[in-house]
Amino acid sequence: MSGPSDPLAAHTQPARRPRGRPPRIDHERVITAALELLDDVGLDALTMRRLASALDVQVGTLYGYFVTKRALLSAMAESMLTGCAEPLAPNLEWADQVVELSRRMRRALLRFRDGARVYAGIHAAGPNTLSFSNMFIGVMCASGMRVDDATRATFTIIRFIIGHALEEQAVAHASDDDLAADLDAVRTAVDSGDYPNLSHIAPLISGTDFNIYFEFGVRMLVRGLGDLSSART
Amino acid sequence: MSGPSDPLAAHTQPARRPRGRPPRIDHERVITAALELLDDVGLDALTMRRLASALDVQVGTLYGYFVTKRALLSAMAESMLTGCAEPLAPNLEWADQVVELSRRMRRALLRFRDGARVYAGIHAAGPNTLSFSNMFIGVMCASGMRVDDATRATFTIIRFIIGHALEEQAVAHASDDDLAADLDAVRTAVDSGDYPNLSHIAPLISGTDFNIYFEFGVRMLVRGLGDLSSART
DNA sequence: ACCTGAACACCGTTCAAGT
DNA sequence: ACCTGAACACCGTTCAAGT
Repeated sequence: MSGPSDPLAAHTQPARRPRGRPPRIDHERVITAALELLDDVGLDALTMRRLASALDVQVGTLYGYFVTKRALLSAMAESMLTGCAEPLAPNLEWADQVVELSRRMRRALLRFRDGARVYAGIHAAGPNTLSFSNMFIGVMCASGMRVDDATRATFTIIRFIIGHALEEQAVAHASDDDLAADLDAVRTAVDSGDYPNLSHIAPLISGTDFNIYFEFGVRMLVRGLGDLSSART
Repeated sequence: MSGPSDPLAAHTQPARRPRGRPPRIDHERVITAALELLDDVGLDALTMRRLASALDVQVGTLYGYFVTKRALLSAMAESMLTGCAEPLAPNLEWADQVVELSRRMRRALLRFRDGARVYAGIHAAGPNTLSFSNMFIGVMCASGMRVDDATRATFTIIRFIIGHALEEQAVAHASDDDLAADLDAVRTAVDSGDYPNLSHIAPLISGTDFNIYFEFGVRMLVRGLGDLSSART
């Protein structure tokens, strides 16, 4: 649509004269294919070779787009948070805004298999992560918190979300044997009488109600925010 | 000290007649060496081959003690929580008991390089993890909480601790180049004016005060517990 | 300018054979 | 009973050479 003299296009794609062979893949396509492959086979089986063959390219080619596998994973992590900083519904109280943002991030991490592991392993600092954090902190500031408290509170919640999603996905993709072994270990431990307080731990191992656990945790965290904000709800 | 007819020794080591060659290594020695190696080189460089050579053994030998590398990592994770369930000082209020237990787990995860990553990657269900969880839940129950609420609250806190330690160790062992690049990305982002609420985020990237962040988070979580316990402090 | 093909220095895991 | 030595099927990364 935009001709070669379009100043905006020239700005976003500086000095891009298509001399030589046009590229068969680009940054975006690699990331998309990598996330698709991740969802199919999991992080442990996500290899550069498999990704290359999914893109119909030789392995070495990928290193023209990402200097290292880590860099690719970092880009994948950033991409996962796409859309998390969309505007919130206008009529929400601040506590509900915090809950909504938390749910968004959890959903984003759960969207792809091992998403939480990918995100946790990387120090993402791209626009998606930054604008999400910025929005989260902003919601808290609007409730009357100081910026530094809002920052700490935000990262407390984000770390809980990551920790929770990590556990959730570990259970989701554990082999049936591993799961049965774990359940058995816990059951015999409880039956031994040495751990009287673990009676309610079984659903945690079998992963039946992670949604409830997550909502409980977020609500607990929001409650802990109370004293810091002047606008109590 | 205990002779061959000692009934207790016979119970802990059933049918152990030292015929054939005595073993040069055992479960415990492998775990200790693996944790030492982990601390030296980090999780990515912790290979079965390197571990074998640290123990002066061939690689294949290790598979006589741990069926898979995962099993070894699981045993390492369990071992890391040794001592976390020691009795608490008798004069602590319940909220301080929660804080003390949280600090213990954090310290345990931080003791070895990439400890949090090892622990997070595994679904540990050994005696250390179980008795620690049991104790944590027990402390909350003593404050008047119901067991199911205490269980959910405990795992909310534990998942925060893991998420926090994960981040902390990622920063601790990041290369100077990566750290500088991250800091630069955040700084230019803040300077652009698009992220007005990220002004207090720099110490989080450079990792100057993780202790303060951790204490903030735990206190926030304890505050969130308030309504669930009948014994407010 | 972009991609191929081949190589380098590794991995986890298995297993016959030795002692 | 325990360990060795060698192999199998992979890895991430690099780089000359082709088009």
